Amino acid sequence: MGTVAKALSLLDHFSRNRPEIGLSELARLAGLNKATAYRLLSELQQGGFVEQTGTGREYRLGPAVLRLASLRETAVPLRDMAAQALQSLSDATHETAHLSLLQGDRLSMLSYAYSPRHGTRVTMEDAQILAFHATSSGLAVLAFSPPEMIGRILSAPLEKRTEETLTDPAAIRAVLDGVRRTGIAESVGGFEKDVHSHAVPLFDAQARVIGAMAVAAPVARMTPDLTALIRRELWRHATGLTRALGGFPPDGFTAQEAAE
Amino acid sequence: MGTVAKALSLLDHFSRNRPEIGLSELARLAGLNKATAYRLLSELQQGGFVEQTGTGREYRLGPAVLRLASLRETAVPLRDMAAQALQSLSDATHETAHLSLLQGDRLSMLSYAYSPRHGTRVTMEDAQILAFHATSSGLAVLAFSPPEMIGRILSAPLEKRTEETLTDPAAIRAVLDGVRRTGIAESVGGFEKDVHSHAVPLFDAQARVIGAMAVAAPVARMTPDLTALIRRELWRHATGLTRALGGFPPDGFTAQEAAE
DNA sequence: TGCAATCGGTTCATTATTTGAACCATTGGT
DNA sequence: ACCAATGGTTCAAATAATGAACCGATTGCA
Repeated sequence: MGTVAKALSLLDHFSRNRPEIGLSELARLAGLNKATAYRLLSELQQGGFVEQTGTGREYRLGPAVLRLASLRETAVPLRDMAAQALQSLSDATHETAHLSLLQGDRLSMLSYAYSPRHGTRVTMEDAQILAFHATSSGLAVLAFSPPEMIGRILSAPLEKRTEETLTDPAAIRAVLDGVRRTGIAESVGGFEKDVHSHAVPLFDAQARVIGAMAVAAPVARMTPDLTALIRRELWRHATGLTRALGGFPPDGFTAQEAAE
Repeated sequence: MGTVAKALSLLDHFSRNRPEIGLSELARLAGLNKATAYRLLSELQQGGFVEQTGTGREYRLGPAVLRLASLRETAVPLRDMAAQALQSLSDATHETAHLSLLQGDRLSMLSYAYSPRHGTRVTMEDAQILAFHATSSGLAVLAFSPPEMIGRILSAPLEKRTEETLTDPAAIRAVLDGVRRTGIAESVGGFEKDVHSHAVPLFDAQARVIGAMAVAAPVARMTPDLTALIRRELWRHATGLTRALGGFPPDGFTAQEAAE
């Protein structure tokens, strides 16, 4: 791993639950020597990517990321388009819609939209990391990822989130085959016990998978009719967004569309 | 300069006007060897900080910055608070209000709010870089920056944006003295010919300057009454935001408040 | 009060990584 | 057909990263 990758990996340890981390702790989390972590953090701090909190001396993400995000947003207005598409999708299904993006070997939630229709709903956390084997989004993405990546993901330890979580690589590969055939991934209680979710992958201009759009509903509310509605609307919105972003589905991804 | 700093400096060359840059060009801009730039970009790409465009092979900012910005935002809700404060300030003055943040030795515009009152208004660009010597925000920040930094900034070449732009370091230092006394910086036509702007610095918990809040109006609209209104409201909003962020003005920054 | 364990930060000889000139294979213009 | 760009790759030489040990300052505990 190069020095730059190490520095960037430091940033990965900040999360919603852990927005501020001390030097020693961060070094431990990243598996780096304290001196190394310190030097890297100093450089990141110089660039404004991290800053130290007023009271403690802990580190947190800095203002530079805001500037870059703003520029990214103007170059690729994905966030805006995603927000629109999610709103429309959640209106159509009356359930929670969300969108996640593949970043390296991790899948992180970019944006979501709730429906006001029901009192109970599936809630999401900003920038949440989604497990590949335990979520419909993860399965949707994984199904269309390169074989090497599938191998990497499935050979790592797979957390058993609930009793329903699939953790056997062979079983998961079988599920992925199904996802490739239908273009839609499904997960019932694999991540949270009471959540039933569907997901459809999103693609870039090279037909590489870049993330997934998903609808998550309480298991109790799922009926054949709702399932059909979700699958139809999710498919429509996800393929529409892929197109709107200048992306293309890979060959053979039209199965579901033909089945309509 | 460390390797990490070099890698991060590559990201600085992306801008609103230049959202996508090829390898050779980027290497040239950053003053790096092409092979070096390539290796650094590869690492950045691995981390999702840059990505290559579909058609060409040019590089642009990647999706990872969105995730980090989202986390930063939840750790420090500056953006939200700034947006509110700017809206209120622009409502009160009926002119364009904007806020910029100091990042290293650069001042970049974070957010702005227009007033619907007038047909003509000063317009802003997202993530625009503000010159220290030619904008009121820049002067406000510089006046309260450490002496070394003032020296660094003023010893670099100072672009003469308009006929009104001050480019003589000694003259600028005199202006800064005035800003320190009043707490408010003013620029008439220094950046754009027809723009009259006021700015007040913002401070963090250590009383270090972190940026500035400003109001910009067309020169033609400026009257003594409007100037007084802007100064009053700008002061109120800026000191309020500093406080709301847990910051403190440095000693002696209360001059203007007392003068009210 | 004093001990022990942490913390953030620093040092410097050792080591491993980065570096850059030169080199491809392509592409687009003349 | 040529030339001048481009993105990408190689490898010996040079440079920058590394980590154990150390510091002073806090902190928690007895």
